[in-house]
Parts: sequence; structure tokens; C-alpha cells
Amino acid sequence: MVRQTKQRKLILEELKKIKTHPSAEEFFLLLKKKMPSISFSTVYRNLNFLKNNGEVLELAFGKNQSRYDGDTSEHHHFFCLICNRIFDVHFSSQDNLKRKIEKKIGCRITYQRRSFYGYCKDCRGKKLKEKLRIMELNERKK
Amino acid sequence: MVRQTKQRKLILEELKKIKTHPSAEEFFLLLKKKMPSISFSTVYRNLNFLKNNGEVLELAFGKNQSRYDGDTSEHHHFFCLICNRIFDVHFSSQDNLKRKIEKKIGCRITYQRRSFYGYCKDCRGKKLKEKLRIMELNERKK
DNA sequence: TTAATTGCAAAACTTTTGCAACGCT
DNA sequence: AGCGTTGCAAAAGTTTTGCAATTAA
Repeated sequence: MVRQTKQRKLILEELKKIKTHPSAEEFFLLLKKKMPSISFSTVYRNLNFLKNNGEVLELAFGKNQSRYDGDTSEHHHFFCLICNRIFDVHFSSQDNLKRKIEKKIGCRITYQRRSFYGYCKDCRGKKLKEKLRIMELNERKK
Repeated sequence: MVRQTKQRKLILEELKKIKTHPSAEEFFLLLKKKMPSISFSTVYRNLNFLKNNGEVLELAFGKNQSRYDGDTSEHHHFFCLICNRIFDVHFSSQDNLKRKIEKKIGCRITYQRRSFYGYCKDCRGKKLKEKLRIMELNERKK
């Protein structure tokens, strides 16, 4: 049974407030100011926990640390290749999205990526047990 | 001046052939079969080099290792959350892309992400020197 | 010849985990 | 009380780098 601890509560509340999409480490340092006793591993574990629960998003850009977003509403992201800041893009329109984003946040977009996540042909047919077995195999491979 | 070494040549040639989007490690093991003397750091450095040269793509999915794609033509990717395989999606159409992908590769898509990369308002105005200074700062922060 | 690149090994960085203590329910 | 969660520290995993030797131009 899932418990509501003051750490987990703080982590979720604070992430929803920040708009900087911090890494786990940055976020930990920030949280430490409000709760000096909190540990990195608690922050880290909770971010993973909340991600698996669909309460926060994990954003991956290249080999940098993962970044976290407390806003789970559907939106896009702009990543600055120089300063590494991430900007939210709350646009739903399909056409001329690039142009619209550039105008809205004043950036120059050099490329974009679109990624789809889910279950492939081979995996979606499998029973849950089989899926778990494969996930364990993947774990072991790591 | 950039040199054409047999290692770099092999790395680019082979990556263009493979459709599995290997991690640097997987790719290294594969290359070792064709050139037993090749080292991991050569593979790794060349993947970064080729990426910066726009000759290969680096794909990031969560906290997994980066994966590489020798096909630089514009296309999307489907990532299976169970087996971690990546499938290419050579669709340019905008509408009903999700449905089309699901039909084409027989997968079930649970969510998608769209990321834009480039230079933000603050950074694109800066002179090259300043950009490099900030990039160095970012380096140091790591 | 000479500077870019390689191979090796070690360092740096990021993520994950074991475990005893703690504190929700 | 019982067990999920925390904090600490150490392990594991991934990426990067220093340097001497090699090699392409």
C-alpha cells in the first residue's frame, strides 16, 4: 500500500511549482532549502516513483541528466542547445508549429524530434507474466 | 584537419547498415567482429564526432544508454517500453500519425513526445565567443 | 614530418541499491 | 505492529578523458 510521506508530498508540490525542469540533482539542492534533512536518494526514488505513476514526466535530452516536469498536461518542449534550458510549449496546433514556437518564445529551431512510446507487435501480444519476464531480462542485461 | 581513418570509415558504414539503433556498447561489440582491434573509446568518440558533424543521430530515451541511428533523413521513432527496441517511422504526414504508425508497425502507442532543439532568445543573440564561453560553463557544471 | 586519431586504463559523472532506522496507516 | 519509505553510503552503470603510440595527409 502506498504511503503519503512528507518528503513525497513536498517533492510533488514543489515540482509542480517550478518551471525550470530541473535534473534530480538540481531539484534535490532546491528541496534541501525547504527540508534540510531530505536525501538525494529519496528525491531520486520519488521522481522515479511519481514518473511510473504518471504524476511527473521524465525528459531525456542526449546524454545529459534526465530532467523532470511536474506538468503532465499534453505539451511540447524546446531545448536550448547552448544554455540547456527547457521551455514548455503549450501548443496543440499541428501546422506551422515550428514557426509558431519560434515566434512565441523567440528561439531559433534547428531540428525537431518526434518519439512514440508504447508496446510493439511482439510485446503487446504477450501475457503480463511474459512481459515481466522480458522486463527482468532487460534489467539483467543492464 | 579531419582525417579519414579506417575505424571511422567502418563505424559510419556499419551504422548506416544496421537498423537496430544500437547503443555505443552494443555497436562496439558488433564492430569488434569486423575489426577485432577497435576500442570502445574510438567507437564512442567517433559516434560523438559524427553526431556533431550531423552524420549520425543520437537518440535518448529516458535513463537508458544513448542509441545511434545512421539514417539522418527526417523520420520519427517508436520506442517499445517492454523490449526497448526502436522502430523507424518514415511518415511525413501530419494527421492521424499515431493511428498510421500503429497500423504500419502493429504497435500500441501509449504516449508521444515532441521535442524542438535550437537556440533560445537569450542565446541566439550572443556572439559565437560568448556562446562558447557559456558552453564551457555548462561543461564545467557537469 | 606533424598533428589528428587510436587504444588503453583510469577518472568522472549519473543512476541504482542494500540495509538499518524511521514513521505512516 | 507491520511494512513502505527514508537516509546514508557504497555499488553499478554510462560517459569522458589523459596520455603515449600510431598513422593519415
